[in-house]
Amino acid sequence: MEKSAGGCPVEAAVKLIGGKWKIVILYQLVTNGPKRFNELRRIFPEVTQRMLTLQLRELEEDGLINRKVYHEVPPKVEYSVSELGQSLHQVLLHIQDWGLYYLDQKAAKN
Amino acid sequence: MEKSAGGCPVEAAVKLIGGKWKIVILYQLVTNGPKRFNELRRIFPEVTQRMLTLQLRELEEDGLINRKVYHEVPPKVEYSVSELGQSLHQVLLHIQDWGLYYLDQKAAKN
DNA sequence: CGGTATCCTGCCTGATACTG
DNA sequence: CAGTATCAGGCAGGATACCG
Repeated sequence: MEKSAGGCPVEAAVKLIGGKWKIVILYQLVTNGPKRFNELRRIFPEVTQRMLTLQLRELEEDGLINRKVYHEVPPKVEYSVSELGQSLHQVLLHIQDWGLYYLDQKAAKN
Repeated sequence: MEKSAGGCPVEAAVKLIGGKWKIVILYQLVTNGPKRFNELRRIFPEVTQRMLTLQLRELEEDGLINRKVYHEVPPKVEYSVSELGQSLHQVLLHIQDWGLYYLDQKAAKN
């Protein structure tokens, strides 16, 4: 008998990082350090403000990133990976590696 | 200057494996070998037939899986990973590893 | 068995306006 | 600056029924 759903580690992982923009956001924060809200907006212009907010909130709720508010004027909010988010570093690098491999393969076909 | 969108390998990878059920489907095919349509349905009862079909079609279009039709009665269709899909093996294992780590961490907190 | 076809809901987008 | 609010429109995804 094989476990399929329920406690499957792969499904658990996908639940956390499977959001539409979560992987790229995490990749950005893991490799390039903490970023402010509008910095992320500039980095991902194709992500709407609403979706960026939602994805960041979900990542925060799942404990993958930290949200630090600086009570200054003008206000400043910085997003950074948590310890749990940092533990995804290798996974994210492997995804990037595979992406490179895939793009190479595709380029070689032309 | 940093590349953010466009040819980013991470975004390219997410485009291919970022579908709602693609990672778990690929994981299943990579680790447990070729599967028929209704086998996959039984393994993932929470995925609707329509979505399973759509995700399989997209995976096929992107060259990640192969679809082999046996012209028998009753009909038989077998899905298996392609060479490109097989190249995701390590990535999928890393995702699984991280899922295990995450579930452990969560369990430890209780 | 392995799918389509159809309808329907709900999320996502895009634009714009507003707030602490 | 870092959001929230709202609304129109589109498209992804769900439920059900039907088909070769």
